[in-house]
Amino acid sequence: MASSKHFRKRDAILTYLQNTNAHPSAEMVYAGLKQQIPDLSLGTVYRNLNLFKDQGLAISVGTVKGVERFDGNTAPHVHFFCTECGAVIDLPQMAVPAQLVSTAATQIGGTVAQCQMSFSGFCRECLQNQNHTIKGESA
Amino acid sequence: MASSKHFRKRDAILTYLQNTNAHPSAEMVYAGLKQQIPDLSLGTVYRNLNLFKDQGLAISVGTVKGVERFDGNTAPHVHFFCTECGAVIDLPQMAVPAQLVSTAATQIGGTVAQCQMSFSGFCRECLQNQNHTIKGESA
DNA sequence: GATGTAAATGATAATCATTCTTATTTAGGA
DNA sequence: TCCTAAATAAGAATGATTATCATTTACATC
Repeated sequence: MASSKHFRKRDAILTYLQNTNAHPSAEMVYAGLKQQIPDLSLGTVYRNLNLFKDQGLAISVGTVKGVERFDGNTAPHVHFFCTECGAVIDLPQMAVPAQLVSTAATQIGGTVAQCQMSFSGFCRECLQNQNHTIKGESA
Repeated sequence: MASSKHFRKRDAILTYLQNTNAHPSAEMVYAGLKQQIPDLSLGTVYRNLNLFKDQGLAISVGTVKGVERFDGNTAPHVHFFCTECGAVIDLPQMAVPAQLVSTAATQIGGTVAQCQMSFSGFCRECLQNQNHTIKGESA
């Protein structure tokens, strides 16, 4: 029974990150795993998320309201940030124009390791909620 | 002599932000103005930078090593982040394809207020320093 | 010029995300 | 069983940012 992974929390964190599309923060990962791993420590989540970043198993998609958000999908793709609710949503079908990368490297005179493109605004849900609020208030 | 702006630190902060291309943090703005305004308070810098963001007079270009960086140039343009020294550099001649914005809005089903594109890697200076270090160490 | 008022500011405390420290636990081998 | 190195928990420490509050300033009105 006691196979070699019964205690490994690192694996659980990586698996969680790879099976969500929420682009979670450290706190969100911690909250999501706390039920099945009651003795999980928040420090362990931070430590391992940074480890995954260093190893190339995860990326940071930036900070939302001062909190860093992570992504287990390391393939280049575009994100949408909702400025209202803080959601981070994938735009998987949208490609970054490849030609721009070489242009950037030329302009900088250095090396370009990564290109990030993102959009921000109101997600569909927040847009609807906003409209409802306005209608309700004007009545 | 005592014209109406002798005391206005807000204006000084905005002017400083608009006349630098360093994409400074609050601390950097504070340090840069401290000489000519000795009684400037760091809290005032934070407060006014956030005010400028709300008013659309400035934008945040993201965080570098956990510190938020600001830009007084609100026109859409692309940034390069040096992962080595933390520099943020404009790529002014590079435009974001406008068509991508509408595509994003369609996919999200919400509204897109902003598009941000950025590159990261080694800037020219850090690339040179790295090469020098490697040569020196191998000697 | 004196006074009232609202905005702006300085100083500092409080907050919050993140990192660090240290003792403990675990895995796996000798 | 004993040993060692990696992983972890718990909590302290750090550092950026925000909130608080008393003071100062700008400006209108008297």
